[in-house]
Amino acid sequence: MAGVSKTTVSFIINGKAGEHQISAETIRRVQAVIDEHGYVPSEFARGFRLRQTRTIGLVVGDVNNRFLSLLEKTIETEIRNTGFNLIIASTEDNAELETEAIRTMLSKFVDALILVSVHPDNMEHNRLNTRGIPIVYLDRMVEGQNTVCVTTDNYAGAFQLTEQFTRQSLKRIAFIGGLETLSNSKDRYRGYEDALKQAGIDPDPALVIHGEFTVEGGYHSAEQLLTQKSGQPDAILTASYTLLEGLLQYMHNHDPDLLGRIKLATFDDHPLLDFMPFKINAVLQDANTLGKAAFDCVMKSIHGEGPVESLVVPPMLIIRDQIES
Amino acid sequence: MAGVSKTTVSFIINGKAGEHQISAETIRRVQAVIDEHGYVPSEFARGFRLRQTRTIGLVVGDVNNRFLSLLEKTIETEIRNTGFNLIIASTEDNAELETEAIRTMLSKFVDALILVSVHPDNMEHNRLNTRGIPIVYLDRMVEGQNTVCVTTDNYAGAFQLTEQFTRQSLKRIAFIGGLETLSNSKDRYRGYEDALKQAGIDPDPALVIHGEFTVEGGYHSAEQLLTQKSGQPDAILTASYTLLEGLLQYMHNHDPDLLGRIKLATFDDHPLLDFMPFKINAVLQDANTLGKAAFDCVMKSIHGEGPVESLVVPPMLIIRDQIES
DNA sequence: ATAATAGGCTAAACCGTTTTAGCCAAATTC
DNA sequence: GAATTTGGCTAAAACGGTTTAGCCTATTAT
Repeated sequence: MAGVSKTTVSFIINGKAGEHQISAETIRRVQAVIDEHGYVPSEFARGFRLRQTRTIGLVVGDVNNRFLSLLEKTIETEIRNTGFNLIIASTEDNAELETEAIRTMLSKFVDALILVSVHPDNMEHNRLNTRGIPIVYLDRMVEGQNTVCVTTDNYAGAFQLTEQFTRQSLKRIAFIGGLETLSNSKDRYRGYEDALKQAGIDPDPALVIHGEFTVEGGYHSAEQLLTQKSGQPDAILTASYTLLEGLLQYMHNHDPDLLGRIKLATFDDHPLLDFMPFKINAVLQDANTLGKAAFDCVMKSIHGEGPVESLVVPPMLIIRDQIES
Repeated sequence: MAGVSKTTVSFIINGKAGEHQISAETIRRVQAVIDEHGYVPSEFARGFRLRQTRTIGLVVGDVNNRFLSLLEKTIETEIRNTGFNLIIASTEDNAELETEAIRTMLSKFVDALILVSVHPDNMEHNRLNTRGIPIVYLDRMVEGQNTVCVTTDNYAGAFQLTEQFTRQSLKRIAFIGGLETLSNSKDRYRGYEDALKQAGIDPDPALVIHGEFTVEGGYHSAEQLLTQKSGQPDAILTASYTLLEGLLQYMHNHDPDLLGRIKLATFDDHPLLDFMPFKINAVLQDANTLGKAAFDCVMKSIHGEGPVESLVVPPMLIIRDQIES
């Protein structure tokens, strides 16, 4: 319509008119036609040709998990003023759904992936044809050469929470964790175990339950823990807020008296815990820092800037249950 | 590699081998090669050609909002076995961000949109070049010819909650709502107002505060409500869980005594409310039904099947604060 | 014996960009 | 005056699929 080739139009739109010597007059004429007809280039065709979509994919276990959705929001906010977009899939921490989700994202040509993965190493992910797009692991460490992981210091968090119990001279301290294969659950367990040992307590296998990292998982684990023969614990540490919610529900339904008697502590804080009649200590994971760091890693990788390094973010202890001293 | 044309491969992959008479032997051979080499067709090239991406876009205010994330999850679960995908953007209930988000989604060729919109009517959306793709409004009604909306019966929910207060002979019943332009906030206000009138109470404008549908909004509204001259309310109805959280935080920080004295009720339930020392009635919005309905509307629209109808889902009253009778 | 049909397959256009290589005329250099 | 450079532009391939129209052979109908 401006009497020029599409090559010329492409150059003008992409601001490459200078490099390709297009006359000012032609630029003006083409711009006029573009403005007049409200022409908008197809992002789609562009992405098709360029093999990049300015989209990054986030794969998480559960969008309803408060901590994960805080991460999601941070990443989305960060991403907004970069011209990139976020696409999200959830996997219910199921390996097959995860693979499926990643495959889908790859087929939609995301430029990078942020994964809260259920896999202990990146073999499964290497197997997928990732075309060399960057992957950043969030919340859970994933083994492999050159993997980039952004996580909370789960060991320290669990250690500190457990220490609060041992300082109160509690002995029978139980642990409800997520699946043992997940690095965050494993590290939290190690922190718990070491804090017990430090206090001279022998970890009692009967007081340790691993299950799904969900409300239902917490409910079932609570049932197992509280109905076993060897007697009830004095305190329980749950490895996530979801697990705590399940535990509370179980106690509420089956043995409300326990609610005041057994001390509780949990990973992940929740605002309503301030109002509970029993004081629950918590470890707050800094979703803001974690999300931003993961985002920065992704952007660095995409733009090939400098070394991209893993990061371990310190947790923040929220003490509601003061130790009398 | 199987010694056939890409046409044939395309037919086989899309299950059109039958229509185009491809021999069983050829199908087998092609499949073998596909399996062996792990070939996955590019969804992208496919979408480019077909001008449809099997992706539907969800635009919500805040992914951290528990109710909205329940909706999101339901929709994602529904969508999973349809071969479609979900892409999500959040808008902080900001009109410009909403427009921006929709524009982005359109440029990525979503096949349909589900919007939790801040606009009272669909004029702004019509203005965007939607290429005729279906739009379903969720959670909030949006005016316009032929708009499809899936919402809770907000009026009834608020009415019932308020009625619980009036039956306890409470007189000074306050309302903390979202922005007045939003249909859900408006309808909840109307329900509150009518329940008061039915009980012979004149709505007192000093007891009604509208603000942002967020925790911070609730905090500010609480401040306004509880520091005003005309005296404090006996009861407060918040129009969402986020507002309640803000209100609780404000009370906790500034006047913890109020926590026991003022009765509370809220839209949206939360599991932890079961454990609070003060009993809070709530209206549970059926995220499952709402999400499924929105999804069904979208699918019907995409496939052009039958009439697509708006839906109003009844709320469920959760009574924690029994009326002595 | 010829025409029509059916079975099995493919060539090539198309979607809307980007990009490489190169064309042509005018100006400059040798 | 010929050779080179420069300025201004474009043809055509490429991305990876889908789809239309049609080719060729073998069989069946007339």
